[in-house]
Amino acid sequence: MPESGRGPGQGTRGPDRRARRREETRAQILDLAVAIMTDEGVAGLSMASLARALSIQPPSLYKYFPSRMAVYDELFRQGQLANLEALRSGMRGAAPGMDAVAAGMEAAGRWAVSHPVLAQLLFWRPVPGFQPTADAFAPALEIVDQLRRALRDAAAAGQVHPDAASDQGMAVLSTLHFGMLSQHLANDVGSDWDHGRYTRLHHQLIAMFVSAYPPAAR
Amino acid sequence: MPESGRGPGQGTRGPDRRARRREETRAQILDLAVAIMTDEGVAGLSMASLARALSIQPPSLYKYFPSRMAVYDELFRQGQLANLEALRSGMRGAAPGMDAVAAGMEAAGRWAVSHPVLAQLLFWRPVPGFQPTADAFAPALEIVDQLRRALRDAAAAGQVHPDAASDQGMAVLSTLHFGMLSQHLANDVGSDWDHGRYTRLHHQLIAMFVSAYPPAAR
DNA sequence: GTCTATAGGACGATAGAC
DNA sequence: GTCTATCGTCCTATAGAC
Repeated sequence: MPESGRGPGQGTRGPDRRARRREETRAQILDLAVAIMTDEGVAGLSMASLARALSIQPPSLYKYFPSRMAVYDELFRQGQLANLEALRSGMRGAAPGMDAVAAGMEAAGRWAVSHPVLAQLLFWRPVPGFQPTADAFAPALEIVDQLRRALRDAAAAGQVHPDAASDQGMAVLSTLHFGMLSQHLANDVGSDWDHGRYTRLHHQLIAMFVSAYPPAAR
Repeated sequence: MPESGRGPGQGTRGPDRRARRREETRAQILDLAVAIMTDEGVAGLSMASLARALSIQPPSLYKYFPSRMAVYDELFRQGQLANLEALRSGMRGAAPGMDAVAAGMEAAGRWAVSHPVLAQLLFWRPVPGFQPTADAFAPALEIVDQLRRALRDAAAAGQVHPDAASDQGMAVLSTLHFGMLSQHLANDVGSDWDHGRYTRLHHQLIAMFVSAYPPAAR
């Protein structure tokens, strides 16, 4: 039997496989965490319940996440990334300007509505003691940037007033967007995007925003 | 020493005093509960921490509230009542119609911003396993009723379109209101009403609502 | 990377004496 | 209505064998 690849020249596949397997297990843990949070509430996740769901003993979990808060942080980070990716994907499929803003926000909203537990973790503060790390929070800042750039495009195209891309305009837009999502999450979870009492207001809310920042007369 | 009022004719003051003292203690418990929730998070309240704050033993608490959820329910009920009272008070000080709507919502918003912990309990779902009883939830329905009636007045006075008082109009209005409050609670707690990035949008949001439901031409 | 064992608590709630 | 005592349960996290 030849040396099986240990030592300095242990090769590239062994560690890769191990790392891949580890990532798969981490992903499985996070999936089960979401399932538990769905049943027990966002703040109701415990390492013990997570271990039961995985049919392993609690100490084994700590090989994958150093603490309960680290699980929340990774959920937060991946949730923000997925939300950002939804926004980008929606924007790519639309013409630059207000169309991109509306399409991006609709795509992000659809993502949030279909991931209500993660949305609560991202948009509210339901877990005592949890604060996302700067790294996990970064995609949220990128979302604001993306929207602001699209609003500048819209202003340049004469679709809205330049003030739409101001801090105040961004605050108005996020109020409309997260207001709709908050009302949905608190009062209308279960309805899907196209039938929700609040989510179906999406187009009207965008129109209200445009009316609030009409393009300057030329 | 005369008989101190026991027996069949024990009088009316004795029990009253006892009942009053009991209510004072309950109120003190609820005050401390809010303080703990401010420090530990809304979902971080425990009977043990409450007993420590009161310098009594945990079992004594159960003479005043039968369970931890009963504490949350009473906080929810009194919070809803206070919020309703703020709305009514604001509306009373304004002319009927949209002025009353705007003044009532501003007063309710000011109450929420100055009671952020209770506001989270009322507007979000942060406590695993807690659902308010119908009794505790009743004032929330009354708030909707009050606003809808004021919007009907506004429509009758030709200030807005009658659709403003429709289910959809109410959904839009609540989206604006709770969107502003949610954004404030999640991102800008600490700022007061007049200086908050979101709360200062109040008048603009009301104006956007009116623009969205302009009165029918006569 | 899995386990057993366990430290070391905190918690909700109840029983029963006073 | 206060206490002591306690039940039974849950928890996070670590130590150390394999």
